Amino acid sequence: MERRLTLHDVAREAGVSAKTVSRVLNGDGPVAAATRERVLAVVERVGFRPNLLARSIRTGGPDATVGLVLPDLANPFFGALAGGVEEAARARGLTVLLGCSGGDAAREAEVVSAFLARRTAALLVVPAAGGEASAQARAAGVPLVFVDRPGPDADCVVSSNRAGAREGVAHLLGLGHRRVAFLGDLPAGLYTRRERLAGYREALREAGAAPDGELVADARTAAEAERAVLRLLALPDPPTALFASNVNAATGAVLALGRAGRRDVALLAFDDLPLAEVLDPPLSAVAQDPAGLGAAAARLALARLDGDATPPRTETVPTRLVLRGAGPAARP
Amino acid sequence: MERRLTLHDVAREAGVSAKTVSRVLNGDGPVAAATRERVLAVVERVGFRPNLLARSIRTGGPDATVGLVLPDLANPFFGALAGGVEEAARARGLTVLLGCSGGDAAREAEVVSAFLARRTAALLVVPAAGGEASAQARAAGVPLVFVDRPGPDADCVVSSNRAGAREGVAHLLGLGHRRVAFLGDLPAGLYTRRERLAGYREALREAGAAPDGELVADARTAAEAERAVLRLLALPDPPTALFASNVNAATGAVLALGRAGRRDVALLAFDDLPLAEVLDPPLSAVAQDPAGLGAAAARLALARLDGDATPPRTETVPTRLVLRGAGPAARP
DNA sequence: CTGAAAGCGCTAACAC
DNA sequence: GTGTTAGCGCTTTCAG
Repeated sequence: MERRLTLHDVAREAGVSAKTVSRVLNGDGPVAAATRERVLAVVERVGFRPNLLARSIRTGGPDATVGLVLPDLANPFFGALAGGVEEAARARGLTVLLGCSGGDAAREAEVVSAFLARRTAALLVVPAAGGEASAQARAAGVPLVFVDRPGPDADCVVSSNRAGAREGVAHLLGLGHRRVAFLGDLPAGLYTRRERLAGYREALREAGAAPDGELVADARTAAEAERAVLRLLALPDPPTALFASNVNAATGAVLALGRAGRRDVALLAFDDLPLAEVLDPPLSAVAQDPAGLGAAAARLALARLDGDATPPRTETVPTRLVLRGAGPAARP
Repeated sequence: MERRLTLHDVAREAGVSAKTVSRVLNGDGPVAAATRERVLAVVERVGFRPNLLARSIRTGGPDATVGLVLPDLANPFFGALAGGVEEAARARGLTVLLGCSGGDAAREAEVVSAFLARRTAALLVVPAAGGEASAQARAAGVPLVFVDRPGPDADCVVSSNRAGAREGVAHLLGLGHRRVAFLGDLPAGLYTRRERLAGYREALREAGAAPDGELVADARTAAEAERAVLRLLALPDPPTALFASNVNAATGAVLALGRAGRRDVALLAFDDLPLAEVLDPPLSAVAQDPAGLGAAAARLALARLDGDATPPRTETVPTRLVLRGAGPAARP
């Protein structure tokens, strides 16, 4: 494999100077039509591609990339989010740098550091607890947008966790349920748990239903959620409906209700599941829009690059209540 | 926001030359312990991070990135695959560039082109039909690994589609089923469809079961698969077991069997589903290892970077038969 | 052990 | 319209 071609190789071949080739390729300065044709012909023939890294160095500005830091790509939610970012970035000629933190603050710092060393134009981060992306980005003067969960001193794009939860729980209450249980979030999602719980409480309050601490349960895994549901159903005054505030909780709830044969208990989940409609009974859900979240974050970062210097703001991407099947109403 | 710090700023501050700072940072040349300490102190204090792009330019070699091109990040399979790539790459100090082709050859070419312009050290591509990543990469002298589906003239990492399908179908046959239907793949997955169908046929042959073209059905979407299953079940001599060779087929089959109330028909899917275990009956599957696929591809590319110049080879990442619930045996 | 000069591939700033 | 010079931030080369 021979040495990569440079601007000079093309220039020599076309009988012009390097700068002229540069002009043709970047379409800036004035170039005679004939010259332009000749240069383009050579470029085409030898398959020349200018070195983007060299260009970045010279122009001094940030590189045409955005860094995206996620906790975990195995989670379909973050995969879809990454897809939204990629599409929005590519539409603007930017390439996405991808990094995983594993939810660990130290790894997040490493990844952010590596991205900044590459002179990323912007950073999009789903923050790990205790992370310092904000400080790093500010020190480097790079726009930062937190995604899915807020962080300090920076723009932020989140789902309408509170309003979505309220709407979902209101739906259950509308079916006549007065004892609605809340199945809690992962600890990694402290923010989302808090917001969704707040939405749950708002719905209860608005419907005049009595809040009951006994009906709020915590679970980290689907197995824990399953046990939590069994405990809830064994209460003296058990819930007639469940609001599973995340995927694990929903999975555990489906298992528990299925194994207990309790088709009389209503279930509604926050965050949609791929197979929700094939479950029996089909699972209604407050669907998030992860790709929309990613796209909104990318757009916000691009606006900052375009000079938007207003104070940091938080954008909310709406959730959508997806009703499937009737769902059991409360027994009188 | 002030100008980014450079090597010279650090050098001036530490009272040494730029080259000495460079030596300290790269740990190559000999540096007096005292000097090194002083330099490191300044680097630490001012938070200096060397510009990786400038380094790449000067050293001339490829940049410390690998380009990953996927059809669609919304698909959890590719998300997990990306996670495997990222982890393996980061372990070697490489950053992942992410691009989506949407399964379109033209967009794939654009993305590959952009990556090559960034002097990516290697390319990992889930190829779109009709794509020319191979030609582009060869012209640029960049190692290329095809992932999930093979492509021309390059390394390749795929799942054990054929052996996995054979194992899955053999399991159904082992339950006594003799009429096992095959639900086909998306057109985008021509390769995987062919391989999985071949595995299905091998299993039938080995078990001495008669192959029957009527039992091989095609479906692009879950809805199509659902209709296909209803047609199959209406045959004069209907199947007693279904092998769904992909996620859409499996989804459609679950819906069809559920709505028809046919719990007597066995179902086994290729590619595991997140909620497979909460279905009723639980869904057994031939699970792929997307993260393993990505990691293997990254390792193969890294080996090429390390000088491995053997002819292109194909690696196979094993699938795993995940049995859930007993599954109905054939009726005598 | 350390520094000065040159140059990676490209473009900004000025010539002509 | 086009070419020349200089220099982005870094590392290589070669002197000290």
